[in-house]
Amino acid sequence: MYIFAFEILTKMKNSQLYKGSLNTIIMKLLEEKGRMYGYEITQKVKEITKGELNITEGALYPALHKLEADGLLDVEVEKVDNRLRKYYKLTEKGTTETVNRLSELEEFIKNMQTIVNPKLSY
Amino acid sequence: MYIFAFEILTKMKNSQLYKGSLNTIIMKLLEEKGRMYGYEITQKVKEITKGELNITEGALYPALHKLEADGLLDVEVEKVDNRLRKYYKLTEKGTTETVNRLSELEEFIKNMQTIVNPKLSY
DNA sequence: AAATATACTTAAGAATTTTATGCATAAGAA
DNA sequence: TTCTTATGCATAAAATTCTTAAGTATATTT
Repeated sequence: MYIFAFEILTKMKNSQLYKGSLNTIIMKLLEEKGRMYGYEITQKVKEITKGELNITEGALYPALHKLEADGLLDVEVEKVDNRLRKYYKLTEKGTTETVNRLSELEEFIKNMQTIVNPKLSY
Repeated sequence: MYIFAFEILTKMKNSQLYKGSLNTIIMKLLEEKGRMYGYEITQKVKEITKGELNITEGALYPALHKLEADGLLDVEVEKVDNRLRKYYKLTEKGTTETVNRLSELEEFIKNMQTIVNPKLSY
């Protein structure tokens, strides 16, 4: 019984819908907070979505590495409590790109709302 | 010059964000219209999104085949104007599943709105 | 002492989408 | 009338993204 509840809480599969939005989420959070480290991002997203979206490490870390490789993020390594942290922040290029991504996101949201509720068409 | 404009209009790359939402879009449209054929779906989506989302055939047709294989869609082949059309409609199972997908979509939209605009939190 | 939380890495496989090609008929433009 | 565009579907190769899973290491809680 307890094991069952545990399964529900931990093995919760993320909705397919979030596929493709990870980079935008990361960039928006960085724009807001200035700098964040990977683990912090996973916790923040879990908090914002009330546990609905759990970014897996296997998705997050490669995404951060790619954004860095693409010149959108800079990284600063720090040791806190004897544990490593890699703080990421937007580069100038990344900040510009974030503006574009966010307007794309707003258009996307509008379009999806129209699809769900074609009568209202916000 | 004309070629350039042509490139802009046709090679418009869809936002990454739509990845993962194709099945939900298909199912919602079918719920609304009763039945539709593939090409009709691409045109309807293009219309709804004012040209912003162009579903490629390479994505659409395999998606329809998979939904059918999963028992969510039924297909009826018809010949109109000497051309083949495959009309798809939701099965009972598909209708039930659509309800779930749509509530997931609404949650997804809310979460993404919270991420874009954390102050307002609709 | 053991389990959980913090923190990052990376590889294998699955799933989805893009890109490209192919076939065929109808309608419109040159 | 011939060429292009539109209609209509199919599928394979490659790219992309994500899940799953395993590994390393320290700190904190039970």
